[in-house]
Amino acid sequence: MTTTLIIAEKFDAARRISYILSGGTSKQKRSQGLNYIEYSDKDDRTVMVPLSGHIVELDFQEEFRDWSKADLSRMIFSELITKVKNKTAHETLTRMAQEADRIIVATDYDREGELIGQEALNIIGVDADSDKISRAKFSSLTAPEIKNSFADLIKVDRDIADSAAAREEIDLIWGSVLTRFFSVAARRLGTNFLSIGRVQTPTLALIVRREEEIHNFVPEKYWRIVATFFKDEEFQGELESGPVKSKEEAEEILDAINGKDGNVIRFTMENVPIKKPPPFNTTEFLREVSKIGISPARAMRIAESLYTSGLISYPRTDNMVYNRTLPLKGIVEKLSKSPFSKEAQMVLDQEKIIPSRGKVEATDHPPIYPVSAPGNRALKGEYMRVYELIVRRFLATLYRQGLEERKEASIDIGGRSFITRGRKVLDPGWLEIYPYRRIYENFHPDLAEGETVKVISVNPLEETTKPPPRYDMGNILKTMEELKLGTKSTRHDILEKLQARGFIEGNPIIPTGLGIALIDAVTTVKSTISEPEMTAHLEDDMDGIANRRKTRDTVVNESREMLLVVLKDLDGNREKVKEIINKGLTKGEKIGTCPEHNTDVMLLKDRERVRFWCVTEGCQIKYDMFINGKVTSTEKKCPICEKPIVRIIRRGQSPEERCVDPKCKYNLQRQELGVCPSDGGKLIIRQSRYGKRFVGCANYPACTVTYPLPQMGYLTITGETCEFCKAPLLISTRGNRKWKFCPKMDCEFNHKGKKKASEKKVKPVKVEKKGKKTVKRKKTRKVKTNEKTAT
DNA sequence: GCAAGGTC
Repeated sequence: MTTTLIIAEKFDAARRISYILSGGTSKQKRSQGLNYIEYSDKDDRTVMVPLSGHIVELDFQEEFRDWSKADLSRMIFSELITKVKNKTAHETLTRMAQEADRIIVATDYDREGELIGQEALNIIGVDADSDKISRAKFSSLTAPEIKNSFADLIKVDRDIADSAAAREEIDLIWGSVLTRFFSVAARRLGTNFLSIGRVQTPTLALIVRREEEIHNFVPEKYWRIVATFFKDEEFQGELESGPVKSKEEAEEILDAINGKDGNVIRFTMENVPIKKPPPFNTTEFLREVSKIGISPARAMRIAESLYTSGLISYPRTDNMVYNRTLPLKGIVEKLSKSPFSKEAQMVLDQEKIIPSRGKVEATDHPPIYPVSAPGNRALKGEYMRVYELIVRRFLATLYRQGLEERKEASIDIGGRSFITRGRKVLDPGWLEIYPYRRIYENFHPDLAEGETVKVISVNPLEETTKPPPRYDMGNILKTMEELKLGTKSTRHDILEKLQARGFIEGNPIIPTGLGIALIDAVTTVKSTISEPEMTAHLEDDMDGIANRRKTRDTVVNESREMLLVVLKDLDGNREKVKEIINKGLTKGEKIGTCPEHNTDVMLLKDRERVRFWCVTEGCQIKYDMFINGKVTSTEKKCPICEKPIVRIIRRGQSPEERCVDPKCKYNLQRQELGVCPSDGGKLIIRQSRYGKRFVGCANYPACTVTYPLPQMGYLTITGETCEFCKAPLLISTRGNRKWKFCPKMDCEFNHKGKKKASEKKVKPVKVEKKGKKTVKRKKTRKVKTNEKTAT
């Protein structure tokens, strides 16, 4: 009896490999908290152990524990220690290895996979060159590929593992040393630490540089000359030679063509296919999911959970082409017994199913697709939305393409040519299944060359050139991918980190004052750490190690020497670094323009306190408040006082927009609950200076009517008036409890008709637009809204 | 309380 131990990188791979090799006889086993798979063939027993990625991680020695005391230059050259990260895997491996006559490393066939295999062998304590050890080389989990790889085993490759190990060491050393330098220099320790890394810092730099571009952008005026024509209906065209730079030029053109008819000099009409989207790989999936308001990091966690519960395929993949062996039709049939039966049936009703293909054809895993229907395990909230997106995308890639009609004409008015375009969807095709895309249509009549069309008007439209847009979660992921920053499995994590550390916020992404200051400080010193090139260089070195042109030690040591130079340079600039970061923190950020002085209005956030001020000295705009939430700029002006409008995002609530002036009436206009019984004014929800909510009359201070409100719970406007005191009746929802009440606490309504009223069904109107999440959550988390208003 | 890379 011989025993073979096979080591896989993840459970999914272990299951499939053992299924293929055993011809379906493999059994999943569980012993003392360890999961593994086993099968036997006559005298051969095979045990398959799934890891979950890396089992160990590197760290510094104990002596460098204290950030303020550690000597960074010594740290650079210190020996690193290996810590076990996954105890269960460690235990399983050691136990199983004892019985094994031979060991096959079957981790993913890439650098990290080779290192993960090497880590496992190190734990078992066998020499990689031993005859007991071999390596299966496969690049997809398909039967022929797996069978071949196990029939033709190779040796483990120490050099490839070394190349990944070098990356690991360099990332840790550079990241930790620079993280500590900046944190200590700026005296930001504990949870406020500043972090630096090979991937996160260049990513932050991209965002900061884009913000600078926007800030430095000088807008220029231009005029579009737009003609409105009439045939059957109105349609518009624009001067074909493009916009003009001055108003005079625009007027000259208008004068020249004033009162003249249009003459069609060209007309084309064609039917153009609306191409199907490609299957989802991780990046595409995350780009799309961020459009429905779910952050990439959250979407990945949801996808992970959908994957482990067997609803979708492996979510970390580069592939955008369905493998030929994938039973597409079978999957659609499964989906016909899901909430998407109608869409699935539409796909099945086609004569032939032809899947779309994306540009990337990798062999790691198939594109992301639904594996099964949720059945009774009803998915809720964001889980359902993510699953639905994946299902609809999958079905869309299998449905027919759409068709649209495009018309285009050149119409001459007095010697000037105007171009007109029309678009009409003839067949939405896959768009019927995939509602996340919208196609804008516009009317255009059929024309003929030489035809005369009536010109209703020609107008110059004043426009200004726009700065480049901010990155959003979708296109920053794409840019990172193009610059080879991070991997499909880490990019979303990096972005979440930048957010959690307070360097960026919002979507579109805005760097915070701290984020900008950090990049400023990092670039005071010549170093590649804020450039994507650091990664490119590292990649080259890794290739060098894998090809045995270099060794792991020389690469890591060279990198250490480079870091030492950077550190020395930084050390000489310690004061400057501190100053830049502290200045960045007190500088604030521009959130609008002062209507009186036309100068910048600034915002400074420090934990929950928020300060707004105009940079002109002596200006009345100077407000200090407590706002428990994120405050961001809207670029809007208050319609009442023209001061900047800011957006406040509180956890679990939809954003509130308010004027920076706490006394401004704009802040009192919304959330109308009903009519004030005293003077007939609007009753609204207001916040006291201590952040308590209450009902008050919008005519304050002329009218001082107020009612108290329960501080917790979700409020719904009923539109009804209390029969006893004429105050507006409200419904409070907290967890499963729901009751109607009169805000006048001692009102008879609350004592008499209470029971009946709470059971009555009332159509709710939302008062505070809270996200569904908050409403559904059973334990209402306490959301403080301490806002010091100047009332 | 550091990084980035696997994966749960």
